[in-house]
Amino acid sequence: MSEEKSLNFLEEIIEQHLAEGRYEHIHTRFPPEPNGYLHIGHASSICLNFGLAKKYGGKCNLRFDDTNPVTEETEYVDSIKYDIKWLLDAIGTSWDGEYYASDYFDKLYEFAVDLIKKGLAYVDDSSADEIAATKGSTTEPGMNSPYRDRSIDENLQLFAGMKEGKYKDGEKVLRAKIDMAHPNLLLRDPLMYRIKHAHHHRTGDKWCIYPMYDFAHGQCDSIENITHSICTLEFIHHRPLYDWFIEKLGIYPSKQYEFARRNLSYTVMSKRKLLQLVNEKHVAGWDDPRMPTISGMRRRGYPAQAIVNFCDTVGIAKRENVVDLGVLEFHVREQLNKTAPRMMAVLNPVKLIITNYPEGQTEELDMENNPEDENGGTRKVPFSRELWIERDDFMEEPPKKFFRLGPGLTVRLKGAYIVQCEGFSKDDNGNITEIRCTYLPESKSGHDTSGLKVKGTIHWVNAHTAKTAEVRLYDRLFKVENPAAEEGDFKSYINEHSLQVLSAVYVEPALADAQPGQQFQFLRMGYFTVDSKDSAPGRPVFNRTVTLKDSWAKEKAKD
RNA sequence: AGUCCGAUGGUGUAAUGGUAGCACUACAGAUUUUGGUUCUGUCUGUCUAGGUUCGAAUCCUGGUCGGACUACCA
Repeated sequence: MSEEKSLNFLEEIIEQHLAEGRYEHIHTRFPPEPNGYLHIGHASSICLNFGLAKKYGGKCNLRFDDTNPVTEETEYVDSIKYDIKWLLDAIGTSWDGEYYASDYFDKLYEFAVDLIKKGLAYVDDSSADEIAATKGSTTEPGMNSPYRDRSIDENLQLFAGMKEGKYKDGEKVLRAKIDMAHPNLLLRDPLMYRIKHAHHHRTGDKWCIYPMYDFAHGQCDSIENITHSICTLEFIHHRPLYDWFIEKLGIYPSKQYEFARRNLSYTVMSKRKLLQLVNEKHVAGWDDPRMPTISGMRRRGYPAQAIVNFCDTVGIAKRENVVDLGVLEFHVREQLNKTAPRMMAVLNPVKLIITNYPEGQTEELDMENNPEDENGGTRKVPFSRELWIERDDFMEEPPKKFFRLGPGLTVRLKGAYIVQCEGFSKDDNGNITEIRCTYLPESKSGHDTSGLKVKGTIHWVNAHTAKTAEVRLYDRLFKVENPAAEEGDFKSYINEHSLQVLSAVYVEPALADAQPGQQFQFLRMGYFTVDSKDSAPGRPVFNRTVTLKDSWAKEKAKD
């Protein structure tokens, strides 16, 4: 009964490599740069690299690509590790080693010296502008640097001087001697080392020269015996360079494979843009629940398992893509539907008075915590004469197929009784201030002998025992599907209504003690999670994770 | 313009020379004390023009369209 699951192109490559005995085990790595928070695109890469290792009995390292001390910080290292662990727990695996490119700075320096000795690298005194100017273009070859033919001894001496701090930032660089006319611009004597008198988050002030990505990444892979170095498509032009360094150095031949990065509709994914949103305060931080970051999604209430399932079902390939946000939301609902206890909360309240219910009487009704969970159990919910119901659940002049309250209409109060609307009051502005109804005592939930069938069921909260809470309703961060592809500044497409704060929502009494991170389904309203930052004891803040599917809203929209 | 990569329903992803499938979405229906869930069904696709072949989404050639590259970032 084995279900044939088709392989993605990387799994095919790996299975072939394993089958032909090229590798006994695979070894992958996830190489984040600690200069920002991880986002959903990284989640794809995490699921891929760690998932592949798990599936084929291999290993996967965590390696921080920390070769640029100017932008990299320990804060980012910590958040990245936390996020990865959170996802890895859902996958059911863990990283096999925690490494840093900076662990290999000594080794990389030796590699550079080796290339100089082989006549394959030289110290260039040219300025950044000069190097750019002599680089050529896509249609024209570049020009050799006047320093290209220095002797090996001179290069050795100058490079040592660079390391010793004899020169200022930008005064000299070490370049590979390849071909200034190469059609691949990256092979036109690429930079290997630059001078940066900057404090590094791990090596401190030991170094004032730092390797460039191209001279670090492949060699780090090689040092760790990585078999399959998986990265995104934009590195495809780097592959010849990746191979060139490894070949000339004569070290373990790790191989690079590229896949298309994952894009999500109605958001942006580049770290540069996300950093801009944070710095310019368009959001409250990297973990703002509207951000496509792992930490934002966690705070929003997206389960790790939902993110992992999303990555798995969407898969990978090599073509440009924009995945519909709805797919992610589907997986979020799928998880939460199984796990989130149902509770009642009235977001936009209006008073409902049951005129024939005895004043001063309260009963405790048994309500099911989760119809999708056999072991969910029940809870007691107070019910009495005055309730809060949702303002949207009443219409003075209801259209056909409105299965809620209106003059003369009948609904069931969830878990309680069937009521019929008998009247309502309005203030001078025409706002409904109070709805009056009568109830059928014999229609009590679970003991209904009324024989009545009602079309609609609405939620409610008992007025005098209700607690208030803050609720934050989130919507997509951008108004357009692909902000990065639009004309002009992506920030002009920000959805200014992406956050709506409701400061006085009525909730069931039990909800007052909800703990940060706890998740609920507010009946008919959506899934909510207790905010981990802004909740206070006894006064939780609920973030709306995602709405429920709403076929009534769709029906209404048809008009 | 040079090099490289890509093109399958609205979206994402399979089919590796032999029935174009799956998921999401949309639509219709059944069930439902959440207009939720669940279940059933339906619609929609191989960029284009040639070629090879008994047979092409798949292989070949030309074209079209989209993307990446021209940082002392990764």
